[in-house]
Amino acid sequence: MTDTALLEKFKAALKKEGLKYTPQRVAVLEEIIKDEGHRESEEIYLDLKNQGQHVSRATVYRTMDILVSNGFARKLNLGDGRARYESKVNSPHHDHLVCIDCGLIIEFMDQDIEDIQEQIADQHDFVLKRHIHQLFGLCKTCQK
Amino acid sequence: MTDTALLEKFKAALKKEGLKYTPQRVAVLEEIIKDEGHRESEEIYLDLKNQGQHVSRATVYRTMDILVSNGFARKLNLGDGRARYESKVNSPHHDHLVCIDCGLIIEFMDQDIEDIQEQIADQHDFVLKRHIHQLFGLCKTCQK
DNA sequence: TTATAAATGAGAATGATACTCAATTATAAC
DNA sequence: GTTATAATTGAGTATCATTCTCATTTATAA
Repeated sequence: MTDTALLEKFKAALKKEGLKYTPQRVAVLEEIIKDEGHRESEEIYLDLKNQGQHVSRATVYRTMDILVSNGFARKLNLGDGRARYESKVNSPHHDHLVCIDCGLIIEFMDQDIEDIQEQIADQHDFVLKRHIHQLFGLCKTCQK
Repeated sequence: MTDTALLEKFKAALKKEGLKYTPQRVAVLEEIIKDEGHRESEEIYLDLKNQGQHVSRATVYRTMDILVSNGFARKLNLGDGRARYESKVNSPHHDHLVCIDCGLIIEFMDQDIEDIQEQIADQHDFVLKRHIHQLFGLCKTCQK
């Protein structure tokens, strides 16, 4: 998706919810999509600040909620009490393999697992909305 | 496992770590294993209190950590900011299917998924230590 | 029994996130 | 472009789960 197309899509998503298209929201969106990482709110806030973009912490938190509920970003909970965010724009679905020692995050995706998940939900008369699948272990370096 | 065997095992686990075998710790262990649920610390604290067992909140938190790290309990993070605990005693491994509307929790286990997880870890030179796998959706009742 | 290191409880501290509210701003109708 | 207005912002405060502190109590081993 081109940048302009993305911003149009964002504008439309905001409008649909009666939300305004503000420079702060655009700044947060652009910050999220330009980075491959899995950052927490504070990091996103600081990265924006270091670029001279003044978006308050409160607005970063509020905007992340909007981005997540509209499919522009994904919220990760790695169990350490701080949420991480990653772009969902131009990024295929995946889950995460996390090193419990150094924090290295590797993305993986397995269609068999995806299919089995649907089957399990079906078997229990659930309609699946989302899932969390994280593998925790020691990466090659940290095993030594 | 019988109750006496369990308590002996607990005693041994504590001793191995230089920890004391106290009535409070035993009370928390017994409370966890007698319940099939997925409770948060506060609930465990209150359930003990309602039985006339006086174990402080701080001790419940501290003991849950011990139970988890010694394999007597499992800590769940359902994404709502409060940790849940379930017994691992006399309970085979499973993951969770959670209704995002009513909170219903169904346990599931799929050996294929377990195997694929190991393969994925292998492929990335990880040694797998644990995993989180939660499916979120709407249960039959909440779809209507 | 005694010495001692560990545990306990009560309350304070912490830290991520959510809330409050006065000032500002995007939006839509004119 | 003005204007009216409801939404947004930022700064600080509040919240809430969890962890920490420390004086007192207790399990343990000699």
